[in-house]
Amino acid sequence: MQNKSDTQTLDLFDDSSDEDQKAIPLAEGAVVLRRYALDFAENIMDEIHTILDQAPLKKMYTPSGLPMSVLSSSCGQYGWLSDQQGYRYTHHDPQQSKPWPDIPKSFMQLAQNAAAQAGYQNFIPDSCLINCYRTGAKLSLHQDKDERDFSQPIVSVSLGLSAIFLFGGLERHIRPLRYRLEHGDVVVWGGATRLAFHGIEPIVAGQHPLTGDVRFNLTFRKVF
DNA sequence: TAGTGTCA
DNA sequence: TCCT
Repeated sequence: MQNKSDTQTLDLFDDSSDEDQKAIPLAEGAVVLRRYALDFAENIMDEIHTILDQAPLKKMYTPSGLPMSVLSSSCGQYGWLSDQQGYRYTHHDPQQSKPWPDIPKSFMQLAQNAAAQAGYQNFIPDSCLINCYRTGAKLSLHQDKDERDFSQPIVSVSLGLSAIFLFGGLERHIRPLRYRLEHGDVVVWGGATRLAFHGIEPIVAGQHPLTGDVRFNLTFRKVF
C-alpha cells in the first residue's frame, strides 16, 4: 500500500502472483477475496448469457433522466430498476413483463460461500444485479441503500476486464481507497461498512478471453 | 446542489 | 438522486 502523487488517495497495490487466492481487508467488515470465483468464471459467464437471453441488458436512467453508462439486468426474486420513477426493486422485468430469471444454484452457492468466508454466515440473497461495463463505463460514488435489509452484506463478483474499485466511508466526503479488481475477484462488505460509498472508475479499453471487451459485475443483495 | 438533462 |  502506498500513496499516489499529490492526492491523499489510498491506493492498494497487489504484488502477489496471479494465481494467489487470498483475503485483502479494505476496512472493518469489508474484504476482497482475490480470484475467489476464478474457477467458476466460465460457468458463471454461461449462466449470465442464459439469463440475459431471458432478461436482456438495458440502459438505465437516473430519476433525473440522465443515462447510466453501465448496462443492467437482474435475476432473483427482485430486480433493481432505475428510471424517472426512482430507484426500486421489482418482481418483474418490465421489458419482458415476466418475473426475473431465477438466481442459478451455482450463483447462490458462490455468494453464500464468499459471504461466509468474509465472516457473514447464512447469507441468502434474493437479488442479483448484473452490470455490463463497456469501455468508459463507470459508476460514481454511491451507497446501496435501496434494500430493506442492511444486516446482510453485499457480495460483488468481477468478471472480464479489470476495474478500479473505489471504496469510501459512510459519508461522501471521505476520500475512497482505490483497488484494482480483476477477473474472478469477489468483494464482500457489510456490518459497519454496509452503507459505505463505493464506485467504479471508467473502464479502460481491453480484451479478455472470456468476456471480450467488457467487464461484468454480479452484485448479490438481500433486499427484503 | 437540483434538474426540459441522453451536448445543462 | 448509483447522472452531471
